Amino acid sequence: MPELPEVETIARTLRPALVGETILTADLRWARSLASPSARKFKEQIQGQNILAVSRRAKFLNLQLSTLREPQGRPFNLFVHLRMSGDLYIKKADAVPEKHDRLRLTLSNDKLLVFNDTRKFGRVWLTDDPESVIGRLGPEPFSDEFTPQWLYDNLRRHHRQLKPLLLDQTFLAGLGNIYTDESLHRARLHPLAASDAVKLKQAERLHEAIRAVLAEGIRRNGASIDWVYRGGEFQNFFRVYDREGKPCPVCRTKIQRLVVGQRGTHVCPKCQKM
DNA sequence: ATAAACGCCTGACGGC
DNA sequence: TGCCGTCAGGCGTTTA
Repeated sequence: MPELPEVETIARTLRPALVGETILTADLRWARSLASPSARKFKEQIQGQNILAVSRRAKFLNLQLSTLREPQGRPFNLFVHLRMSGDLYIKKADAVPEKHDRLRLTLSNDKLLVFNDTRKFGRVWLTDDPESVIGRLGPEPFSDEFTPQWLYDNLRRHHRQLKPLLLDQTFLAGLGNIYTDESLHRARLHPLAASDAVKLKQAERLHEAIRAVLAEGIRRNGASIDWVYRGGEFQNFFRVYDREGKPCPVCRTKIQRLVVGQRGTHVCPKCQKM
């Protein structure tokens, strides 16, 4: 389901409802949704944790926690990765569990934080070592580190197809299938182009495109596709993604669908030459 | 180092 | 109606 803009939207929505709350109990309804630690340790360690902050890194949601129990130890972090079909929302404490609820955390004030995930690909981590979860990620697209020159230098450091490299979270954090297709179209670059053949001018265009497309996604509260609808509207503004056979908004040529790195890929054959 | 194939899961959709 | 293949916002492992 979610890429950077969708996760950012969820973080912004949950933040005011969660910060200041205390986690009372955990109801783990699908064991494999928990990446680490063991279910026993998780239930023991999560209990009584105060939520200090709600943030996002790449496609991970991060709840920064604190407890009075181990003031000398490192604070815990709860990470959630929604993968393809995960969602995270607040309910009332007495809400009946839904079919695909995988983890339910009861909070103070009769609230419940629910991790619902139809396809069971999503994962949750509770750890006092954040680097073990998010340590290998590339830069955030909106960070100062991510500059046109950085993108140019690092594209040329690899000999990869452009799209799979952009999807690689250790290269750049946060892009997924939708925003990669949209960014490449906006930059007029072909997804199969070799990363080390990209010129400086093209890297500059791609840098601008990535930021512009992600910013629009965030501004429209993300995209809601398939059966998952969370209120985002970016799906109504796709230029190429899921628009096979429809006209390119720039030149009216029919959008083509191809497969790149086992992912459905959408290009305008006229705007995006190899 | 790169890339393809496959696994993990459930559900929607189109064709017959 | 049902059955079947295909596809889906992700990513880790295995294999070439």
